Amino acid sequence: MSGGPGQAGARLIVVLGPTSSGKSALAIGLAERLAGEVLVCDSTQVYRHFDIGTGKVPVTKQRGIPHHLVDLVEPHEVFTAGEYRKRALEVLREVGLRGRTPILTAGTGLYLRALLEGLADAPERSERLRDRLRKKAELNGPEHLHRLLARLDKEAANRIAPRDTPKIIRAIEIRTLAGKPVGEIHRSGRKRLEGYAICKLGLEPARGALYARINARVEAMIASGWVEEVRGLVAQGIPADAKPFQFIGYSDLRSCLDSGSTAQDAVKRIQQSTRQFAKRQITWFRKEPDVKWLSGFGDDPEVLASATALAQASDA
RNA sequence: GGACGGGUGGGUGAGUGGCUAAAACCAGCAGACUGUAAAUCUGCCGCUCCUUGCGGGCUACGGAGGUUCGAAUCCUCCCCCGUCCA
Repeated sequence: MSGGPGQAGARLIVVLGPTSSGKSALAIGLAERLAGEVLVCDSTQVYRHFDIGTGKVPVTKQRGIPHHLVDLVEPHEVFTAGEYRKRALEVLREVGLRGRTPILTAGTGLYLRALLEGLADAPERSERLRDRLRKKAELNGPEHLHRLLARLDKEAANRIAPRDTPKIIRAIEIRTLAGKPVGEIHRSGRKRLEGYAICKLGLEPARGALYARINARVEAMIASGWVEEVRGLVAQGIPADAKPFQFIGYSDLRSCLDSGSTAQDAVKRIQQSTRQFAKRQITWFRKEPDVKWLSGFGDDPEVLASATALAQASDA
């Protein structure tokens, strides 16, 4: 089939899986075989200057395949799932106009869902309101906000754990700004992505093998200059509370530099956080519908072969 | 050789007679998550049986004995670790 951009029939390939499962390699391989371009779906790679620790594919390894949705904002900016969706839709259209196949590499489940299933028609975040709520929480304890939510929106309060402050704040925010409870807004539907035949390929290496890869990859990142990168970011004056400094490894390495200890001290911790993160990704993706699971790493030629076959079969 | 301090579940570490399968934290496993998501939060976490219950049995606080209705908690001896004195 050869539908034009945006029309039913255009093909979209999604490669999803936990960190270090080889999504990038698989996506590039597929792109070479299927005249594709890569769309990154990763909440950390949208930040400029944070390259090594976020696992960006260096241009020299992209093999001429265009990579989109990377380096979109500066470290001090706040980026959201809604913003991602907006930008991704644009890129999706452009790639379609070029007659190329979009290949999405997804590590951030929420962003993937925001793009594919859409977001409800809820108000965007309001920093002022959130600042006020956070101050209240600091003053009266985290459960205070939950009690407040219970008064405003019983249903949401029942659903959200009393100490899950970020989600409580969002619920209060929506209730306040929209004047309606979250549940109601969610039930009113979301704008899902239309016009694409979507082929989802999931990478699912054995847990032990994945963890071993993660450990090795963290070492490799350090070897390729991660510490120097962090030193440079600090020198640029990027504050420690900037969003991307919350990403795995960056704060560890930063405090390493501050305390003068070696990076090796931080490596174990970084590996551990990364493993825990991978586990959460796995949990999220497990319930993703219609995924064709591949039990291996994306850089395995056999996995690439079966992925290619699956992608082509979905085209028929 | 002598004087103290200490040996607790995968790790750190509370607990000094019953409320203790043993706090808390970490790790691990499972899960939730519609706008900061590499975030945030929840559950489980000795083994085992079933009629899956604030259920039963077994094992467990270095080792062996002992005191007691009852011991991780008290006593005796032994082993190991740390610090200090010779």
